[in-house]
Amino acid sequence: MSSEQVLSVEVTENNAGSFPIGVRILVVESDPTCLRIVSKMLQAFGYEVTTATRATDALRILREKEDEINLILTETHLPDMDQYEILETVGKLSSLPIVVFSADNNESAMLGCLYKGAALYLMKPVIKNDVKNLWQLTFRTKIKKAVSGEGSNSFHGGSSEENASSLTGGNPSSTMGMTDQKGKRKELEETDKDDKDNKNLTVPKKQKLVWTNELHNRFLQAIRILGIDGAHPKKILQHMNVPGLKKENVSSHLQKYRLYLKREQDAMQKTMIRDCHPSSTFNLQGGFSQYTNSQFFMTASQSEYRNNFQNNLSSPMSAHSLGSVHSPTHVNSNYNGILIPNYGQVASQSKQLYTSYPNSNHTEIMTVTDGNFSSFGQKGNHSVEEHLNQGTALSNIGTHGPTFLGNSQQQVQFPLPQPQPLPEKEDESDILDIATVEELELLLMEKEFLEDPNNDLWL
DNA sequence: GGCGCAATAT
DNA sequence: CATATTGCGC
Repeated sequence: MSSEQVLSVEVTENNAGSFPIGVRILVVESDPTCLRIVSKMLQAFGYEVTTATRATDALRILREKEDEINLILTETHLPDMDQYEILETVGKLSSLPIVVFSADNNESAMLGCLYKGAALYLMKPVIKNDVKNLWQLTFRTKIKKAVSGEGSNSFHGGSSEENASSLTGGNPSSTMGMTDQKGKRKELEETDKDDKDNKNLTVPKKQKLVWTNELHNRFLQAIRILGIDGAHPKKILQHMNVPGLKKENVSSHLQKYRLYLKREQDAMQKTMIRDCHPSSTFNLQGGFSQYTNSQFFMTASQSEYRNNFQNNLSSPMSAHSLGSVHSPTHVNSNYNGILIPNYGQVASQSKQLYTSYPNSNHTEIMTVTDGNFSSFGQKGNHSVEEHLNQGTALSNIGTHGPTFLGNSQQQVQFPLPQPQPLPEKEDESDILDIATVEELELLLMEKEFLEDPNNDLWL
């Protein structure tokens, strides 16, 4: 492939310009000191942190607001739950990716956690790169390894090109290279086959692409990286790297996206313009990320969804049938979904969100209602199921990467390869440009950890 | 030819 | 309703 430096985007921007800011992480750690340190570290990278010192607290938080969390980072030695229990319990409750960080550096602990569903096992001390790359996991679900037995179901399965389960794998920095990018076959077979009991499945007409969370995420990610200014269909498409996705699809979506932005924007100006100092000091990422709950979800029978979800929980396989999961009523909030710029999120308590784009100082503000956007789409109940729903939709797709084209009836799925490698300049030293004392402190600590192998503070 | 946009079709 | 397609001006 053309080595073309595709996307010549400056990723170093500021602080955390190279990855989504505002990914929300729930940190579960019993040791307060450790918890604090980790939190700081995460925050320094732009993550938004929620903490819990006990497993029960973590579970409560998840139950109450899973949709406000993108990823769970947990210790395994918790006072109120033993080693794998948290993984199992959380696994049943949520489909969010779980990252374990532990001082146990023995293989069994590690494999045990992975087997129980952890998306990643980090060894303490946790270092910068580990933390820095965590956000990537929000693009895929943890792999639901039968939590109760019979594991090795589908390790590198057959010939499928899918796989690529090597996100930050053991060594974050190096594994980033995404894998190949297989041929992009359209795979639209299966259709003509007389699908016996299948209600309808008319011939491959024009499939309608369904913008799933995953797709939309990539879309947004691309925009973020390209900058709102350089976000044109072609580039976006390129960056999304989704086989089968056509420029027209992107164009269409982009058009709608712009409309949405615009609408939000001036709906904004009207509503409030008072004392919001557009202190562009914050260089937040392109506003939106996770498209976790939004109008883009179409309607579908709840039941269908539920079934899928259920299945998913029990078998990794069923994840395939999931991509099309249309979140039913789905919770309020809108396009913006989960990943809201870090600081913005913080500010959201006061009903305002500041967002801006990477390549511009443009900063805009959005109103929020209860931490969720409301302007869009229908309101909904906050039932756990719905939250789960969101999570499921988001993650499952991420796992196997199936993306769906087609209507609820005729759809085609195909695995999603990794998005175009981020133009990330591998570690060009540290993106971190410490600004506050706290961050400085953090760095120092980190340094100590790195230099002192006997540092047990993390335990 | 690509892009954005609006109208129109599905 | 969400997405696709088309046509037009840039």
